Amino acid sequence: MIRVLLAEDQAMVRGALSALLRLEPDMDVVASAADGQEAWRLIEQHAPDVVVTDIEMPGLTGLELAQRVRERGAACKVVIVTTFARPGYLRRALEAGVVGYLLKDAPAEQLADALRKVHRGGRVVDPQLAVDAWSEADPLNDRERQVLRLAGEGLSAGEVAAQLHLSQGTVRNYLSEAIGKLGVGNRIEAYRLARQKGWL
Amino acid sequence: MIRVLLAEDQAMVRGALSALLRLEPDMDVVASAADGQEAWRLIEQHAPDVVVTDIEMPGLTGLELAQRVRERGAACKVVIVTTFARPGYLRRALEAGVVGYLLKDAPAEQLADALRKVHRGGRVVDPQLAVDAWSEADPLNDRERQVLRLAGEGLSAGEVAAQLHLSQGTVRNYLSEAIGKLGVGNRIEAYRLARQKGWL
DNA sequence: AATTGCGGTTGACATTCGTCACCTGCGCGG
DNA sequence: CCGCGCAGGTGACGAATGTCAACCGCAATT
Repeated sequence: MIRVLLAEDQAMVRGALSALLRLEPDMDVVASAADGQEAWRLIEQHAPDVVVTDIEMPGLTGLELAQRVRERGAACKVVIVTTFARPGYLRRALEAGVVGYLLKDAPAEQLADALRKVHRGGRVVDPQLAVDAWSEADPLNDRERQVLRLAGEGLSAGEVAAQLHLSQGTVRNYLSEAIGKLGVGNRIEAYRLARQKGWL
Repeated sequence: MIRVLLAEDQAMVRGALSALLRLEPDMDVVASAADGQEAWRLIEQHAPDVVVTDIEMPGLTGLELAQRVRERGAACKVVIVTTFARPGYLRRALEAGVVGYLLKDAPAEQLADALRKVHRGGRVVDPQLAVDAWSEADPLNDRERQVLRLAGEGLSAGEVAAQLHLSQGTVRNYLSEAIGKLGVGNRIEAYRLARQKGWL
């Protein structure tokens, strides 16, 4: 019997996935969570064999959850199930010790199979994605990422500077750096590109 | 027995929802489609009682599908199930004759209940959303919408002007108008807000 | 014929952005 | 101790952006 914990922020999808897994005779969904924090509490409480988690969730993301599972040495495998075919996400996921990465575009039958394979000690990564992942490294450093994130929300250089306790000029320098590294023409394109690649 | 057709582009979610509905003794998922076109073919073929559809799908969107169902006089109810709590979407959905609008954030149990109510001739609209929908009309005119869309992609005023065969100054004026109407500080915020409201 | 309104244009202005060269302080290995 | 790299800051310059007021056909009124 494979004991599964589900983390997914959209209640309807969570319920549906739960129904899907309950159809499998060898699976047991022991609990499900609407965000990373709750998932972590439930992991400590139930010690499931496998955690199936989305990435983009309020509070603690799926990637951060995976990292925490590894750091705190919880004895469970983590499988990511997400909409986003972003190379950067896959890379960070693997670095966080994730053993499975599926897309919501994949057929539903594949989920149970993947969980079984993972439970036996295997790895499951969407093959299409695996190639892209190592093709292109994230050229941004931490500061550039932060600055770009905020600028992408529409904050001006001054506002970003205030939030990060930097000077206005420095923020513009980072932005300029990021724009250059990404080979685009302005902050908006830089934000869109970085986001699409999963570099956030 | 309620005969249901499912339209949803993400295969895993589609399969999971199907599993969820099959658990109900009075429901029968007669077919499922990955996009609007396919859904329409299957509707003609199976004549289901209820169509459950996402909005954002490749090719034909859920809203366009609903419209077609109404125009061609197919005898089935349409229920939208989507991620997007955008007032503009709800409004367009209702105008297209949709009888149900649920969010994927809503609990999974609610889906089957909603389908039963709709099948009995009722309407189901997420209450939270219903208020917003008529509260706030889209303040943008066509030009402002076009300009904002392009500017949001990262195009400069000049580039937008070239695409729309306008002058640079005019584009800046429209942008300025839009920014003013939306009560924000720059084009980036304006784009985000308009998009979030479903005004695109 | 004069009036109003509307879509588009122009030009001027203050701000903000994007770029670049150069400065500062600080830790770290030699 | 020196030199080096590195995170951050400064200042300046041109380009793009955001704001306004005024202007131009042109069509529909009156």
